Amino acid sequence: MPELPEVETLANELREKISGRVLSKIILKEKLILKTPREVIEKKLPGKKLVGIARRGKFLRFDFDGALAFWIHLGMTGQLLWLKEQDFKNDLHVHAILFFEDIPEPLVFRDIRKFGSFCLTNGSSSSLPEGIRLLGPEPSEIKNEAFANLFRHRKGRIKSLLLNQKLLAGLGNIYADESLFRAGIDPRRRPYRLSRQKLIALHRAICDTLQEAIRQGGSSIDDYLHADGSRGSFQNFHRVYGRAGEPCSVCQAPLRQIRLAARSACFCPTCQK
DNA sequence: GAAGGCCTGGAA
DNA sequence: TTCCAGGCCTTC
Repeated sequence: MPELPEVETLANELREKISGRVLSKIILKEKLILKTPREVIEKKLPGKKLVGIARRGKFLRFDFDGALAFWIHLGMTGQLLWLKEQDFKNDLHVHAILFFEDIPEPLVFRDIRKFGSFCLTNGSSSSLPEGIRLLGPEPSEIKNEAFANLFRHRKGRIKSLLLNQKLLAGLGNIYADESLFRAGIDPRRRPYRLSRQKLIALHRAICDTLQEAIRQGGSSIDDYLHADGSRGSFQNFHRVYGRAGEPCSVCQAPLRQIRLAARSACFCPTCQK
C-alpha cells in the first residue's frame, strides 16, 4: 500500500537515476487506467526530457520539458521496477513500460489490482484532475496551528478524516494508525472534541512517523518494493498496524482491531484515549 | 458522513 | 466457496 513515505522513497530513487534523461518510448497496455487519452500520452511524451521527479500526496510526478507533468498513482498494489525484458514479458500484471535513453532496462509499471492510474497534464492548474487539484496540504508543510484548524470543527471520526486526501495529503491506513498510536488518540474520537494540544501532538506524531518511515525506505508488506526490487524496512517498526491481538509495545494490553468506515483500524485501547 | 463498488490473490 | 485487504470514486 504505497502511502506518502513509499512514494517519496520511489521519487528520490528515480530522480537520482533518470533525472535529465530523455524518455525514448512508452508502451501503455490495454487494461491500464488512464485519465488522459492514450493517444495524447503516446504523442506528447516520447522524445521529451525528464527535468525532475516530485511527490504530491500519494502521487508521483514526472516533470518533462514543455511544462508537461506525468502523474502516476500506484493505487494499492502498483509497482515501478527496473526489469529486463525476459523478466516481465509474460507478466499479466505489467500495464506500462517506459524506456529512457542510455538506461539499459526499462521502467515497468506492475499493478495486480489495477487501482493505479496515469495522467498527463500541462502546466496550468485547470488541467489537473480533481483528485490532484483538490489535495490538502502536505503534513510537513503546514504549521501546528494550520493543522489544528483543519480538524478543529470536524465531526467525523479522526481516523476517517486523516484518510481524506482533500483534508491532508499522503496518509493511508498504515500511517494513520501508527500516528494515532503515537499521539495517544483513539481512532474513533471526534476532532471537535479534542483539545488544541492534542491536535498539535497528532501533527507532531504524523510528521515524526512519516519521517522515520522515509528513513527506513517505506513499509513493504504485501507488494511495495523499491524500483530496484529491494524492500523497505519500516514494517519492522509498526507498533499497531497489522498487529491486532498482540501485546501493546508500551503497556502490554492486547491491541484491538475494529472497523471504521469500512476500513480496519488497529489501536491500543489503553494507551489511546 | 456512511456504504458499496472496482480489482485480485490469498487466507479462512 | 466466501471473505478480506484498501487505494479512490460514486451514490445515497
